[in-house]
Amino acid sequence: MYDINPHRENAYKLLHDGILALTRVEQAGIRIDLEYTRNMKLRLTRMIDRLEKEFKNTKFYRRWEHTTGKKINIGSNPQLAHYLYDVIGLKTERITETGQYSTDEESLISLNIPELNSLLRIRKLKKVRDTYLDAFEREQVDEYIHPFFNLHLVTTYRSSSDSPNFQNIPKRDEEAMQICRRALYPRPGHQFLEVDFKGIEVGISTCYHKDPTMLRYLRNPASDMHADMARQIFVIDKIDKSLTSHYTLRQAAKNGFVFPEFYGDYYKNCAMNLCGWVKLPQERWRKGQGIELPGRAISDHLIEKGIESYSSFEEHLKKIENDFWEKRFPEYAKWKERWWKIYRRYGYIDLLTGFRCSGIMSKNDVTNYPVQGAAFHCLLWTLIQVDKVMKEEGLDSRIVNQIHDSMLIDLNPTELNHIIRVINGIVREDLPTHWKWIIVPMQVDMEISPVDESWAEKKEMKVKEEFV
DNA sequence: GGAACTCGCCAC
DNA sequence: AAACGTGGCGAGTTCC
Repeated sequence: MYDINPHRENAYKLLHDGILALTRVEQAGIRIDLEYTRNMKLRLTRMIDRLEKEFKNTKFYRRWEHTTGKKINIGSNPQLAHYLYDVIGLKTERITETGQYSTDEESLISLNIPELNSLLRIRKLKKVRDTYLDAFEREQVDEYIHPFFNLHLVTTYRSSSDSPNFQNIPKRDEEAMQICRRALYPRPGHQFLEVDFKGIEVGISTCYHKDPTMLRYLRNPASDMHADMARQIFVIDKIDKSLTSHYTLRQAAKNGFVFPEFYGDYYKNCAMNLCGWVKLPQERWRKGQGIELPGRAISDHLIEKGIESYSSFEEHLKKIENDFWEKRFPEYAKWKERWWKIYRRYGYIDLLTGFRCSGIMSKNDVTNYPVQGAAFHCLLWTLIQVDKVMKEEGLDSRIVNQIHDSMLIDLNPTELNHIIRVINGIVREDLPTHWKWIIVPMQVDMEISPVDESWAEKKEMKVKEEFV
């Protein structure tokens, strides 16, 4: 009786059309180079065997084996944790979900034991072999992989993918990226076209809270929110993105402060994060520490500005956080409070796309779910329209993957210009017409790889504005 | 011998 | 007062 939601019909239609379009994506599939995949698995196995043999010859391993008294499994984290933390009595700051000392990468590095680095190397190679290459080979049929895309599993009404999961193939780590994506190809004579929504989650959150400052940032291409925050956080007059160090400061502000704050993190975590980005220690700072700015190290710069230690940086960031929510984006902050109140009163929240989230949610959930969900729905709606054009016009190009705010097209090169125009028309005009609540510009970035080259290949070109 | 759990790690 | 969200999956381990 409380389930009165005027947008339910539209929400249903999106899932209905979405599942049909995604079925066509599954059916199309991605081509795999089977010979490469099998050879690379063998190579990785040889590398892993050699590294394990070397590891077993170290003093560290011998002591571990000796004190344990029985056979050790190198891949067992509980065994490793027992030896490191219970037997030798080492300590780490990092604690797992269940309260145990952690053996993750950060913990092991912080212990400063050289032998553990080869253990981390083994871990990484095994991950690539067992999670990705193995799954590709297992799931392929006639040298095509057909991953599933689900619309019924995720709390926020995003999608998920499995068998194999095509939404978490390595990208940031260059080596892992190369090994995994080198296995995946477009159809013969085709190339990959990658289409990504530009800052979609920030845009969608603004459709909810309508903060005037954020609206100005999004509507004015010359403005730069992350550069402004970098200036404030690092006490710098001007950010010159062409300088490597300034570019790093901007990235740090974006990924170490702005986004975490949007998602509900707070200044203490951000301070730690930011120090990682600029390589400053969590103690009193000395001259010549951290990344190099033009002319001097960042510690010299910050000390001159009166921020002389990690703890005073934390205090500095506390003030910036207050300013961020009280002065810079007050309407955004008020929206967060409003929605928390609504959830406590009614027990649910409705997305702009008509979906309803109910059940137990934290304060952060209440403001993150609607953004995450509706942002994905922009991609899904776009995918449906693009797929429809491809089908109705009998195009040879096919959508073959989808990752929350992006889609991958297996492109017939002769259809490039047409498809770029179609996509831009749908994203910039049709989408905001379809959903009147979209009050910010909608845009996509496009990247294209060379014909007959794998997904690992460097992008041959960014599709330029004037090309539209 | 399989289900269910923990941990770590990949993506957005 | 609390302290960033969503998934999938492999290996090791424990439970029944």
